[in-house]
Amino acid sequence: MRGDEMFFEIDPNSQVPLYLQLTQQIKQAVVNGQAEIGQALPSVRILASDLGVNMHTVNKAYNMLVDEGVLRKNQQGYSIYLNKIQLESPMYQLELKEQLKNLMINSFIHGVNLKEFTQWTHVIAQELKETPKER
Amino acid sequence: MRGDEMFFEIDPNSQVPLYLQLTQQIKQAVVNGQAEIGQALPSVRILASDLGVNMHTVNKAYNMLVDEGVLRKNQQGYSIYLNKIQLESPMYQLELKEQLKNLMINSFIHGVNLKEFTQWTHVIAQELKETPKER
Amino acid sequence: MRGDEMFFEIDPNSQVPLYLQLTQQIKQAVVNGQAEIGQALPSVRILASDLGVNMHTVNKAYNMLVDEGVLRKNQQGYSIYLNKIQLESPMYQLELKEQLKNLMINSFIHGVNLKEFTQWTHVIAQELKETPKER
Amino acid sequence: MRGDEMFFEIDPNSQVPLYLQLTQQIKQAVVNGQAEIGQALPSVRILASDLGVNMHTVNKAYNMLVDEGVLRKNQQGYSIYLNKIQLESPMYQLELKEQLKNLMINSFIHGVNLKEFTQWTHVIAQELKETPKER
DNA sequence: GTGGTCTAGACCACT
DNA sequence: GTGGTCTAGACCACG
Repeated sequence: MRGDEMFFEIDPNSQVPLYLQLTQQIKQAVVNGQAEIGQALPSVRILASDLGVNMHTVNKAYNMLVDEGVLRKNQQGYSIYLNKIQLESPMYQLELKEQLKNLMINSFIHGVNLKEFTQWTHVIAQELKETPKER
Repeated sequence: MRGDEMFFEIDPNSQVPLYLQLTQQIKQAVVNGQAEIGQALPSVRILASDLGVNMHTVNKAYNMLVDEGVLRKNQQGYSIYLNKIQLESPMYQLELKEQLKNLMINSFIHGVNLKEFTQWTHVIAQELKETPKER
Repeated sequence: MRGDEMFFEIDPNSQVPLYLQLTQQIKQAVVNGQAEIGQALPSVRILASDLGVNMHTVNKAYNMLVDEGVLRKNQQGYSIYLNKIQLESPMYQLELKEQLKNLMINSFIHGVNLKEFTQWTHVIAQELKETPKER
Repeated sequence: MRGDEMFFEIDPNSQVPLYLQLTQQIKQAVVNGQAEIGQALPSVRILASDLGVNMHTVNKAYNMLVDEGVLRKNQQGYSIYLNKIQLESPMYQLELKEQLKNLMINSFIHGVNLKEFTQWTHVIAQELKETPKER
């Protein structure tokens, strides 16, 4: 069974590289429960065809997620894995904090105060929790 | 008055483009009160020399900040401006929310829950408030 | 006599091709004395079924071992052979030395010194000697 | 200064993927002292041209070494780094031991005993120590 | 059918 | 000049 339940969208006009858009979509599907551990992902070529991008772009995204510990690869293809040892490495958390600091600086400069920023995080957390089963 | 009290550091070994490191440092100086409205920035030539980077790099950073509404350029050079109309444009805020969403997805995937994430924001907010006057 | 005392395990989630996992397991059984010269191997069909893999996979593994000089094929099926002339061909030894060199380079790069590496070889040699008769 | 002192050779007819041959050559240059920490590597395109391979092949090799902790990448290009925290991760050592076990099984099957195998390791270690300064 | 490797060539971002 | 991204298309290994 291939993961036909997962649908991803990418914007070819975005400044964000296509393969990064894809990794984010896959991670989001994991976070909001659309994708479960062990679930198979669409094959590289199929997904590339569906998204209208090149095979190598999907390949790069999948392999990045393997390196990060989100996916695993075997002889049959890629599937959701979530290797906690890899995922919860301190290196990542330092990187995330640095990114959060920069994001907060930008928010403050652009007139968003801490209270508003905190509200945003809670609204987004809520959105991410609501599993979109309407698909 | 030249802004001699502002000191910036860039890491040439970072993956982050030099001009972005510089814009972040300048914004951070504004946020934590090191830099005040009207204060002049070091000249492009001087700062480039101090940081050991190309003049084009500093120029690019300054001009980006002018476009963003943080700096203004006049006959004497660049100075802190903070044009609220530009800064608080809804476009920027949408962009910031999108970035926050992605950052939160990455945090959750990497084992950071909402509570921890919120704690991080408060710790960072505190750090940003403490004006480092010891310079 | 069918080799019912040989039990092999393969990991479908491994990066290593299934047929290579199988050839290694068979060679290991020979090295640690679990399998003796003349002993028959499970039929392709049976082993494929036991391991939950395709018949082609077992077939490929068996034929590779025939080419290498470990097995021989006759009317009844495959059995342990150990053709020294084939096995001790200089070609193989050159290949093995090349692999050892690369493995040592990787070990040294990853902080393992020669003394530790040599200790590893002795520990592994010991493990391989202890015939697991408890099966 | 680009690392013009480093010379690599790859065999397009080898079974080993070109990018892996290249990573091995670079690691070997580090192990035997030909390459030192901080030294810049040839640019992706220059090296690709020198070796007669595609840019992407060199790129893949370099990026693998960055992930492994051997190289570092900055705005100017790639250079030798040797991040011990990454390099000496236990995950790698387990992998190396597994590879060593398989290599030893193959050696024993092919008529090499433990004594000979240990001699090989010492001969190779000696070869790797002798810095080839004759270049 | 799956993914992996490699090539050739284009366009973009950064310094 | 440096690397990064993306495309199009070919050939191979594995199951």
